[in-house]
Amino acid sequence: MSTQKSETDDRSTQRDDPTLDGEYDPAEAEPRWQQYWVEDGTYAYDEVTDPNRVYSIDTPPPTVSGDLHMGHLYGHTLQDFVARYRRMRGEETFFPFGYDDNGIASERLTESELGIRHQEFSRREFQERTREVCREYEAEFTEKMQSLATSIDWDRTYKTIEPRVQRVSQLSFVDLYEKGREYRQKAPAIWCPDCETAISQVEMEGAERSSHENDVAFELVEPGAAPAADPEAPVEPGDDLVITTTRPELLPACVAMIVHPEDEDRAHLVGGTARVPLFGHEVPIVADERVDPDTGTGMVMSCTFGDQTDIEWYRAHDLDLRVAIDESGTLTDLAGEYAGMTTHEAREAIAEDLDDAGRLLRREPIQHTVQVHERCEEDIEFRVTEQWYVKLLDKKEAYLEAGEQMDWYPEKMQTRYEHWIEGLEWDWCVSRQRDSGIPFPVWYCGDCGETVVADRSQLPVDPIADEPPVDACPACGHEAFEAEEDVFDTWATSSLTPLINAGWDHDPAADPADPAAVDAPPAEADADAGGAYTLDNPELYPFDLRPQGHDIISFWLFHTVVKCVEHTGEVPFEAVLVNGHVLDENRKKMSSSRGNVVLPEEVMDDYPVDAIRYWAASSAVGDDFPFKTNELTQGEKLIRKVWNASKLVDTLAPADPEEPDEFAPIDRWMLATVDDLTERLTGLLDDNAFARARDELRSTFWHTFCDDYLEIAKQRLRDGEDPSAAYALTTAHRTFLTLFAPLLPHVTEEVYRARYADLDGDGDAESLHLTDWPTPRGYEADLRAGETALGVIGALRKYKSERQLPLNADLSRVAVYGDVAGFEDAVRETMHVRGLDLLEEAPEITERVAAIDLDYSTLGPAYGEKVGAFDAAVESGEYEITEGGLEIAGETLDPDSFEVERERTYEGAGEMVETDDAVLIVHE
RNA sequence: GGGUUCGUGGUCUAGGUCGGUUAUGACACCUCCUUGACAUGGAGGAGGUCGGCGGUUCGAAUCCGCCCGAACCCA
Repeated sequence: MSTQKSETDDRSTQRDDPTLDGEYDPAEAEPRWQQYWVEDGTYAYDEVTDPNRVYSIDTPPPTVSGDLHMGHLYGHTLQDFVARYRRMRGEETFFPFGYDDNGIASERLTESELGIRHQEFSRREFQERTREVCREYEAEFTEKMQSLATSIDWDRTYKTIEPRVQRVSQLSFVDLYEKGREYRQKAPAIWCPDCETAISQVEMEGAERSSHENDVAFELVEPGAAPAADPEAPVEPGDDLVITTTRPELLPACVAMIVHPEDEDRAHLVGGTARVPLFGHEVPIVADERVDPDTGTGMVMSCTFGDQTDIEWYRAHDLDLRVAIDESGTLTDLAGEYAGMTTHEAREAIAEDLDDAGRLLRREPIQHTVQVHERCEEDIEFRVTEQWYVKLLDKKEAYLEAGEQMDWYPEKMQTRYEHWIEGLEWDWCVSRQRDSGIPFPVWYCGDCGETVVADRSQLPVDPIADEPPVDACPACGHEAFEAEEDVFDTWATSSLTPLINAGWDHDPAADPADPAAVDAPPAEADADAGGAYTLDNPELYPFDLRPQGHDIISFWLFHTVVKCVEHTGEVPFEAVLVNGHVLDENRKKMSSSRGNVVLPEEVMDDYPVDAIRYWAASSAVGDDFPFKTNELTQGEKLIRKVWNASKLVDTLAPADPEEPDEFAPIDRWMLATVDDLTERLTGLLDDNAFARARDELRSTFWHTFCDDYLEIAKQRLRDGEDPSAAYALTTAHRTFLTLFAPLLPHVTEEVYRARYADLDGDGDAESLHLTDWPTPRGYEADLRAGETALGVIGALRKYKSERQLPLNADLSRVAVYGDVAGFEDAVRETMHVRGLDLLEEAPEITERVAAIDLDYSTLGPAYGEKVGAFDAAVESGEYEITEGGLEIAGETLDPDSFEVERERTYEGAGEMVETDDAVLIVHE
């Protein structure tokens, strides 16, 4: 399996002067070119002003402390196909890179690397440390990325923790706040008791848990006003009302019992009250259709808060708030003797006591799905806390419309985005109760609580360390302030990457009416409304492409769209490229618990990067696809084929031949075929159809160029001077090399440098990747005669093969009946035919009609169900072929609507061989 | 439970939005060929009726419905 030798550390052996001698050694050549491209600045973005000349890419920055995995390798390779293709199309390509080191992951990494705790430092000091620790990891990550040959401009990088990015994050907050899109509210929030912070909807996930289902009997205090329908129904004070719950520890937080409005058996209870067992408080019985009458007993308790529906009930029925669980998941004083227990302890204790009290009617173990925090797997709670939110729910339509405006590759992925928005139930909670992170630039008046936001010129700011922009509260004049201690959600920053990349900022001197200003009108309430938001590189925005995995459409992409639309009024991306997940060879998801994870490093040790890129292009964009060593092997073979064919071309023809006045037909045919391929490939790459582009290119190169044309040209050029063949061979070869460049950047560069880069000999060689993508040169050829001739050659190969003759065995004489005009030499030379005759008339063969092929696409619409009768008549032979057409089943069919298939027999000397378009008589 | 996507020879896959004669290619398999780029090459062969059922139609892998199975997302 492994074929690559490791010589990468011996850089002294590298060749300054690429040649086409010997064998191609990717282990030596690939690192050499990677180093060259970076040092040379081959992928540098040169600022231009015209947005139409720019191709800008915004990628989601990976977590720096994480390992490079196959998903990175795959995703970045796809992006790189686009980047390299666009660059060669003449678009100034902006392909930056970001490191996401502003998150819990890098916080924990820093703590463990340095043996410190972030609480021991100020936020700024701790972030300094984080930057130091991450620097090493970034260097390592950069090196790995460079060894993948992604054509990133390494001078255009950012880190989400750097002060510039912190400023952008805080500016974003200020802008949204001023626009009324960001608000602070005391409300039920999704809470992680382990991390002791609010989290957003996207950070929850379901997890399988073992638990118990408990039937708990409440005690009726008094029924409602209506009479009971069922004589058996509970009506007397003290009768049992039974609910089913998996969370008895929420009993102290119970604020109501709910029945379905159409539950006739319990309608009489609505308006009454019940007593909560063990805790003794009375709660109202209300009707609400959000109860499933078919689940459990059909009656439920509502607590503040057990789940999302509890929150809805709390609001809809104006229920009490009973907070029985605190921020760490511990029961509060409200829980009486259970206070101080964890939720899990209380769950067991309360169930036991219910049982002792005779109020537990049933208890059965079950498996069910609960919502947990994705990072720590802790069961989440809903707590009423004061949090900052970004408004989403009131603008779902606008965000759906933004999705419409982007081109989705593949199109089907847009539905994921749409369904996500349609299902949104929460605004985006962006505050986190953590110590490190980017702080909210906010203070509150110590007296009246008025919110004071930092001046934009102050940013980045840390309210704990820095002073507010005013001396006294603008509302009440009080002079003491309290700093907001919360920090931003990670996504609040990582959703700003297009703005970070384009250099978004606020310029107090800028004129909002200036076309260079970003379309973001300041709120009218803004007192110091002078200035405007600006972009350092407005030509980049909106970005042409946003690549990412399908798993992050719903939050990362969505949040980025939201933020950018709000800040600039424009959808940030022209197109979205969604890549699937890499699965193992058995199409199973890779996971460490399954032990089927393939590491990029191992693959890169075993295979050339060009082969890995060939594999990465093997699947339709958006589909999950398996890791396949056989694709990698095929990639290696293709690299070798490109090299060997190039070597041969180099021995046959000069690198810059003169264009002849006249072409031999086979040469013009080759050039026309290359034109044709160029056009198709350009269309496929415009559509990001990498797999189809790869297959078309490979197959045309390998079979048409190498197997067919090169074999012919080889004979002719070895026989003597042939300007036509020399020119066509070199031109076709160079075009193939260029078309292969985005797919196989290393081997093509190596060949290009050896043969084409410095034709004028002034030593001023340029990278293949900076040359122009080919365009059709306008060669016209009789493609049909060419096909016929290749068919004839193929038939002769088969003839030899079937007779176990060597392919270079001489054939004394071949007669051809068929249009191979102009290609006689090609046939003769390639197949070693000593005498070739073109027949004016068909050879002496006897023909009989073997079958009639009907053209259903014309007959169907014209004759409808009569077609069945035609089929039957053809089958039984009841038809007649006449001058006017085909007499069949009482109709005369037009000659265009059928074809006669004839069987030929030849009884003369030699052997008859048939192709689609020709008949040959072969004499050995 | 809801949604999305998918189900084509032994394995992987193209085609499917525009239904039309013998369903594309690769890998593996079999036979043959050392020709001076490459045997990590070349020529040829066998192997599928397109998950199942039903419908629309002269005609369906392709459209519609139901069912079965798989993956993912959301509950």
